[in-house]
Amino acid sequence: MNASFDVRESRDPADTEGSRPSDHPTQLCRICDINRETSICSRLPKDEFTRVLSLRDQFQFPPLHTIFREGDRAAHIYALTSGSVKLYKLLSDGRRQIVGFLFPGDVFGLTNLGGYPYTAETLNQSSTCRFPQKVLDPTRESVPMLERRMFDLAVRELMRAHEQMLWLGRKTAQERLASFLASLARRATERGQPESPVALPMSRSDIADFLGLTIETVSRTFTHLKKLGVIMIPDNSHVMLNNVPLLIKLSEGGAE
Amino acid sequence: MNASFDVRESRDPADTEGSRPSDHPTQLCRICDINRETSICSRLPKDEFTRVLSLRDQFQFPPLHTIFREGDRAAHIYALTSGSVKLYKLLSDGRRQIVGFLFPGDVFGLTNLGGYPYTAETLNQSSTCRFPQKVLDPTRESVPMLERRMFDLAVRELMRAHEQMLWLGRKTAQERLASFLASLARRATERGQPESPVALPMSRSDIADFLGLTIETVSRTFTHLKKLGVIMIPDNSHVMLNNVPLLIKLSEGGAE
DNA sequence: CGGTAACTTGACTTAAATCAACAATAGTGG
DNA sequence: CCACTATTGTTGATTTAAGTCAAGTTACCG
Repeated sequence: MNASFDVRESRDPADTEGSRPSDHPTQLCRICDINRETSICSRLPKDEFTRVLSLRDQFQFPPLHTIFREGDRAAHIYALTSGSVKLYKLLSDGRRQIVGFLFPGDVFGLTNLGGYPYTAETLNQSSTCRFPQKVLDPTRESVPMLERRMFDLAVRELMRAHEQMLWLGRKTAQERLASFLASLARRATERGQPESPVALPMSRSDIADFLGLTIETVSRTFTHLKKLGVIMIPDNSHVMLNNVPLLIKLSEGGAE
Repeated sequence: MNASFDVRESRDPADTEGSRPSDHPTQLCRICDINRETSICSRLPKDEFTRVLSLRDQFQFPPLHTIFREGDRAAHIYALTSGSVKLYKLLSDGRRQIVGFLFPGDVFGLTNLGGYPYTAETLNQSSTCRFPQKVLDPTRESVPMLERRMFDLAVRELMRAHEQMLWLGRKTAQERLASFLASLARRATERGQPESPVALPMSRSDIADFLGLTIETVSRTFTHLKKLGVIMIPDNSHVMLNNVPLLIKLSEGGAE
């Protein structure tokens, strides 16, 4: 169950991580020019900015591609520039917890230890900027703003993780799904996208493993929210929000 | 339910946070000399170290004291030097999720936003070093190692949060409690304390709100682990680990 | 088209929650 | 030091939200 299709057709023998060089060499690393408030390179002075840019590798991945696995040696920090990615941890018997969905501007692969603490897998065609730890490390020391940026990104993820702990530990299925949809909508607006037709690039199984539920419960809960008139589902990867205030109220347990 | 006793007898009118100046002015901020691998001041060169030290305030708090509340303006970063602290988030109807228990050497109050994302409350008599954001911020920029230290601490917390998300989303009550005990034991050894009589400075209700369970389930699960012979409970705030390998196996779902 | 995978819906089960005593522990003041 | 009380923790009986098992539908893709 929850098989991850290992698409590795373009493994670069010189590199330990299956991936393929971007075929848009002229495309700017979007993390550096869009949404400057939430990405690695935002707020850097121009010369330092260029210096950091020179360190990056650009990679593109097909859908359902495993970028790295939990435990792999953590040689790079990644910034997602297009597409979407899921991060998950596994138990030995196959139970899975998705600890985050990522969208353009998000960063992943942060760790202190030698190995990545989760597996990273694309949901759809995605591009990343990749910064080698070995090269980024000394740069961070000499570019205080970069170091601060890394800190801010880590803290932002930490706060998101705390929020999700509240969902998982204390919210009902309906509250979790409502929280999830509201969160996706908010993040979309932060990226300058419209709030309402929320894109769901992940499967029901992914949503279940993110919210600590089963696919059946996720499906039933979608149906229930639909019956309440809060959402409409034109197709399985899009949700229209008819009543965001009510959705938020439902996400906090208001209106039983 | 879960009332927090507001012990505010020594509120300093010049300060927005109820607390009282340490009555051990000569005591070193322990975060700076013990367990240098995991605390703010570790690995700093001597002169920079002194400079950072000069910024700190020392505070001592009685048991069950609220250090700050979720949403309070985040004016300080705290380092716990003795005692223990819980961090929690509340839903409007009183449901509570404890997002972390802290021990000497741990840091809390990290945030990007204006307000703290959780409430911090002592479990027992505790001391902290407190660094004002306003003063720490410029220092961080000029002391790269401090900035890096902050980053490392944030990432460490993030990885711990991800681990707990796996517990909350995908583990059974027994697996969660076993994971919890194993984690407390590991952290005790990291602070140079013995592994086995694990101290539980928190109530059953706190454990329940940390693991996303009820007090009844926590109690039953303790009893069950006791019957399995994995633990002994000399008193309600101590647990003897008789068989750590088995405990770890149980925490991962091995041996149903 | 035809077939597989993804999703939905229904019937039934179960792990944990809730409700309800009861026991142990820790304070408090006489 | 010992009742007396309040608080905290344990155990048992019952309920329930979500899980499991089992068909169906729908959508996707060669």
